[in-house]
Amino acid sequence: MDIQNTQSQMRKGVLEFCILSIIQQGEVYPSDIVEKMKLANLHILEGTLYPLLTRLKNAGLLNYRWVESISGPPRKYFVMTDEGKAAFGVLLQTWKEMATAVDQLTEQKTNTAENSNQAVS
Amino acid sequence: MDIQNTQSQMRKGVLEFCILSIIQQGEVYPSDIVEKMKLANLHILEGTLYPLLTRLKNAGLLNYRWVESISGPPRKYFVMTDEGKAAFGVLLQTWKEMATAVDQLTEQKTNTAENSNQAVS
DNA sequence: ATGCAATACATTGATTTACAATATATTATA
DNA sequence: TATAATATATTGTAAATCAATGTATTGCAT
Repeated sequence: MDIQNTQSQMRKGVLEFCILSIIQQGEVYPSDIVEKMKLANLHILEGTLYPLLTRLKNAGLLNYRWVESISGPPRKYFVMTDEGKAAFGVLLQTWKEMATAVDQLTEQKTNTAENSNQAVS
Repeated sequence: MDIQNTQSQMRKGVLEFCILSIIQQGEVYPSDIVEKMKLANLHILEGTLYPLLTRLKNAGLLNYRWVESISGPPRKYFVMTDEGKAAFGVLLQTWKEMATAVDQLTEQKTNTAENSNQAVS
């Protein structure tokens, strides 16, 4: 239990949401996603990403099509389904609400007698 | 794999951070934390909270003291250690950076030829 | 006194999931 | 034909939340 663990927990929580967001903005294949996440300082490994994309595909939120590459094996390009777009809308709302709640919860308040929860011992 | 799972993942990610924040704002015992988290729409169960508090205590971020209750068994009131305060500062910074990154990542952009990553098939 | 309800701390077993390491396959090039 | 680069995919491990219980203390009604 160290602080880096807590930090990575925070990042984990938004992984799926961010990946859906990336795919919603345009057709991408896994390496595109890894790169875009890295730019946002939200690193994800391939061993995490592939099962996650498979889960999202099986859940009906994503589809893919094979695309030939000029320099290597063919790639799976992922796109959102209508169901995926709807789900993303819900998650966007959830994110906004949660971010607001966390910001409020972490607001630094002066610890006066009125708002403190000091125990009476 | 459904959308509620992804939503709860998002909430899980900030659990420890929020709990540290609550304790930093004043001495509390576990039921206070459950209540405050519920108000923020970030529900946590006792079976999750007790081990989590023990982890944070063993990591040196928290301390507690026993306080007699007027209506029931004694309570463990938790307070931050200096180390805990420092860790919270780091996590607050991490949260702010991550929230900014996620907001940027989920910004709705017009999908023009310039910023799209459309595959050439 | 005794039993019961409420409150509070705590543990156990199951499930999920991210990660590290590795495996499999394809393409281009030396 | 061997090697490097690229790409998809799986396996085993570890960590953490949750639901369900367990244990203990206090106050109150009978």
